[in-house]
Amino acid sequence: MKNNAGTATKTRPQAKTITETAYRRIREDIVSGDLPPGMKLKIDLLRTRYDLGSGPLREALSRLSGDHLVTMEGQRGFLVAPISIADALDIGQMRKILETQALRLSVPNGDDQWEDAIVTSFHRLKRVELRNNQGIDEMSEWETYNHQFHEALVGGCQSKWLLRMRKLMFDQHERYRRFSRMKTVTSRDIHMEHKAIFDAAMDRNVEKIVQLIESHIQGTTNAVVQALTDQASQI
Amino acid sequence: MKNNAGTATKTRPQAKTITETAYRRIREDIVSGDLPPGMKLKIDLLRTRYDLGSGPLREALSRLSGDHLVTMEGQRGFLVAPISIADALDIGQMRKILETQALRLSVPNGDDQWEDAIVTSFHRLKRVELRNNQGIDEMSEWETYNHQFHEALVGGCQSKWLLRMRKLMFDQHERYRRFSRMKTVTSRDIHMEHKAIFDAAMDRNVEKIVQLIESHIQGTTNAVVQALTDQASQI
DNA sequence: GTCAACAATAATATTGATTTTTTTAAAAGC
DNA sequence: GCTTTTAAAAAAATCAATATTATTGTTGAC
Repeated sequence: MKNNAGTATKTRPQAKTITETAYRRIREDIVSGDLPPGMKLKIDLLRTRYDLGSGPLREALSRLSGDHLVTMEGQRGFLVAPISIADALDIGQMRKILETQALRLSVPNGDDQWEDAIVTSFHRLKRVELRNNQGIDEMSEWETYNHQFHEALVGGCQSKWLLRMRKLMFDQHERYRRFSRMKTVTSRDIHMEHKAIFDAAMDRNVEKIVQLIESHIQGTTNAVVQALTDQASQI
Repeated sequence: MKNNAGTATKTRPQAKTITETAYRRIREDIVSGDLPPGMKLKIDLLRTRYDLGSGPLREALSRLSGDHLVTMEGQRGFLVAPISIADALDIGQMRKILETQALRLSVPNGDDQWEDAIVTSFHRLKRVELRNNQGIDEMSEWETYNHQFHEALVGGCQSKWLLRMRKLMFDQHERYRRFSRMKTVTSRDIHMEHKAIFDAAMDRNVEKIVQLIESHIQGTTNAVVQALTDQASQI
């Protein structure tokens, strides 16, 4: 009630600069695996692919290098950041540390709005997870809601920096998850894990939720590493 | 022995692109406080200041936004990232978590080369800290060696991501330290703290070094917050 | 036959001018 | 007097052409 009583706050929804859309489109294509790890990102190629000028393109790539989704070497252009098993393990480990820490700060601090966001996002996630058709569209829909659910859980954390780093690791982990084309979304019962996490959140049981999230993340990491190992031996 | 037997590895020392130098120069000017927090970074202004084209400039600023040293808003340009007491506390807290974690992984894992790097960097730092003239040049020299010393301590840590994030926080903390023009480099006996940390590292005493680093970082944070508070009340 | 030098090609990086958008200032309406 | 419109100025964003650098392929020497 404190602010915006009646009048909508004037937040520009998203800056509609070409650079911004370039950033978002390329980012999505890297995380989804459409631009595979290690791929050379030739400017001309991207120009035709996205129908953009080189200026906005280079700016977008520069920003993506800050997210460590793109690597750059002077005078030799850009590359989709390579992946490795070691990196996957590192990311999994860091995500565990950051996400549990964020939860420790978030859960005891969550207000009604925090609870509402969790309930809503869990409901949407549940809907997707319980209808079992795993098409390619479903997968990216699942990613959206999975993301929102995990984000909602840490929403009570006050530390901006912790949330930023947690998100960085989450996005990195997502790329690995999608790259290794995990069918495990059903085989391992992810929904049961999410349900348990949800219940622990509603109970404000910090130790419980931390323990659940740790094994949840570890499970994902294990599946990713397994998939990468299989893939490597197939060639 | 698999590759480069005998021949020196051909690492290009630093890409000499204009974008790269722009990035480095602007970064240094932000961290040193020469470009103050909140300042609008008009492209034309920067063009004349650094004698650069707008392309490389925008690319450099895009990269800096990834370091959170610059903020950008679509169609409204770039800004030196603002500072606040809350942010300083947040950064201090996160730096403590990340740096101690990195030390826990580094210290037990350090080899001879790790020890050597610590000895060397500590020696250089000591030299600067024991000659008491605190000119502006000395200050930036101190920052260099202080940086190298702390970097050497965590050099045994295998986690790339942890080191990356630690460095991010370290650099952010450095900007606050320099912004609040701490005279404390001598008043608080920083050198004694560094000496104790050095000794604990040589002893491979993990718990000791973690405890020392925590209070070391907390001391810096306190001084920064104090300086910011004073500054605010002066106006 | 192998290596080194050299040209040809391709790609990156950079510039400077143009377009679009925002901000500022002034004038008109209520 | 205050808000809303309109016009002018400033700034950001973008484009298209140029310069620079790296890569590739070929020739010639040993």
